[in-house]
Amino acid sequence: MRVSEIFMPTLREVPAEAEIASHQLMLRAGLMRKLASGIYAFLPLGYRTFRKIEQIVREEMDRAGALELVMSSILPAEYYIASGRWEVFGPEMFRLKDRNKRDFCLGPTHEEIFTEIVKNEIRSYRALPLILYQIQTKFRDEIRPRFGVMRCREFVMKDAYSFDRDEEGLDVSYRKMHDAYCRIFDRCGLDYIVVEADSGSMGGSGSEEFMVKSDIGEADIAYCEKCRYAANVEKAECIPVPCCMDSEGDASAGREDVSVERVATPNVRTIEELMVFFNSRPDQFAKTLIYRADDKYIAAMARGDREINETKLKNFLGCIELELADSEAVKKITRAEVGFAGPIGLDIDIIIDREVEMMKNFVVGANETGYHLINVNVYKDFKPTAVIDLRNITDGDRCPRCGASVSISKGIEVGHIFKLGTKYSRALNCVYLDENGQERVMVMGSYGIGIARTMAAIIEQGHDENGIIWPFEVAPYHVIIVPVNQSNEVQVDVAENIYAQLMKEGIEALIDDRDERPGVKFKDADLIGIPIRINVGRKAEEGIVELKMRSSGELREIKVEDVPAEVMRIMGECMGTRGK
RNA sequence: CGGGAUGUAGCGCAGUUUGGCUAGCGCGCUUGGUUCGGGACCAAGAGGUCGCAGGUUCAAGUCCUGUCAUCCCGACCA
Repeated sequence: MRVSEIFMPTLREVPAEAEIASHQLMLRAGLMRKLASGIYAFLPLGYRTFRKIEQIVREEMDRAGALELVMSSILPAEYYIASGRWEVFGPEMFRLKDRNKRDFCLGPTHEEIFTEIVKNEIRSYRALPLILYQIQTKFRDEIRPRFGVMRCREFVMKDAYSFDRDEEGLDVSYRKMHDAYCRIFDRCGLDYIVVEADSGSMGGSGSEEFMVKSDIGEADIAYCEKCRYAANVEKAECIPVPCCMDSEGDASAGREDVSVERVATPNVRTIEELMVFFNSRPDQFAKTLIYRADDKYIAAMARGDREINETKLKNFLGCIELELADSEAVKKITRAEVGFAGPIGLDIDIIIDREVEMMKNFVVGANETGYHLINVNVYKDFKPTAVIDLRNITDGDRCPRCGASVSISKGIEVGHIFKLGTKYSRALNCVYLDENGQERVMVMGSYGIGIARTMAAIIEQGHDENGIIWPFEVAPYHVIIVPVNQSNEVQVDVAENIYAQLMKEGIEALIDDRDERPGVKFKDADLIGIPIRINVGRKAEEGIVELKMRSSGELREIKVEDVPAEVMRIMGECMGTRGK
């Protein structure tokens, strides 16, 4: 392709709306343009890479025995009503009506539809297992679209669904998808880790996320260097750390015979303020948060320096919606201003973290504005409804597997695999007859990859101050030929010649035949991240050109006639090791 | 949805505090010329309902009210 003829609107300056590298570069390199918040159009260069990622996904899914099909993106409401998700999705679902006022939505995910198709067409155990997938546009009216293509309202996802006779079958399908995902992200050149994820209220029996390590990631990952345990912070189990037992400076610590005292603490609401007021550590306080769980209110307690893990709380309660109660509700329940809630005297359920159970003589709110209680002890002074692991794991916590210290890092979730079990097959009555003529519910799994998000993740991990550094597998073109001086006939001839040779060999090549200054061409070539650049300059007359690698910056002179062979050698080297 | 910010030419911005006559600058774009190894130079151009709607005023990009959009920070997910 000739750069003079391609639609490649590169930008010299960074659009103000873009904050992170991948977003900025996707706009600057002319890969895409925004149409509305969270809605993007892909331009030719971007779409080439997009399709290459799709193709990698397709090849690996096919290799794993999954079958591609495509559902519609506009879907009738009835299936979602049947599964209960017409309600669950809430305002996140794009809804519309047809001329007869029938309800439809733009598909946010397709579990119901796949289940429905399989249910109607498959009756026998002989037809199982079955893995179906599609690469299709999804619609979610996200509360907050973010970071360009990282979190969109319209996005393309590869979603696969497995149907098995039983749990053992599901395990096999799940493993196949897991392995396929590893191959996909390997081929994309990503540095990723697979982490245990929350399977949540979905009632699934297992779930893992494929995370690309990146500071701009929205997910927190707990990782153990020693045993390689990795989990989403939402999921990671916490080992309780005893406290309040040792502190030399605190006379009351460890003693059971002290009794609760009410202390005036005017305007002391936060843990920070309490620390100042009592001149002590945050782990000598227990915080009490009031939550609204669907229709009821509950109290949740954790040590002062801990964070409540709402996923764990939600799973324990089995509720659909969970949010911090508003201040009105808090006032009503605690009979105090926000900031003075405590467990004693509350007549709602109190769920406490395991660490709170181990605390001695600690400080809580008094449920009275301007007062706290000291020397409080669990069981002696109040009775919790339940004691569970309720907090977020943090840096330095002990690994739940091996006891070593875990560290927390950020990740971009590019893929998620999920053992669904029978949640949807049961709701939609997706059953088959086994070899004994017994009707049984199919056991399902679902498996997603965000295509554009993967693309953005590749850029996050592969860029420098000059632009994108594409791995060969997903580069829009493999080679760009740059005649340094477009008015030098020899250079132009040599460049055109090389271009023709590469095209003949089937190599995806660009030739920058624009009448631009060399600096402009070099900058654009770097910006759009083409892996190999061939500079045709001064020595063209001697039959010598330069070959420059985008990734390493390595620059060397080679003979014109060696270019095709050399390019193919490098490509073979760079792509040959992938996909295993 | 809560908190913060911003809307002026394709992109990046100034001008708004203290209202004033034809709304500026850089990049990009067009034409001609000179250039040609890391975003050239000279000359001449094109391009703007100042987000939108009301209002105040002799006069509004500037003040007031409303509204919309976009971005950032928090609860959801590929």
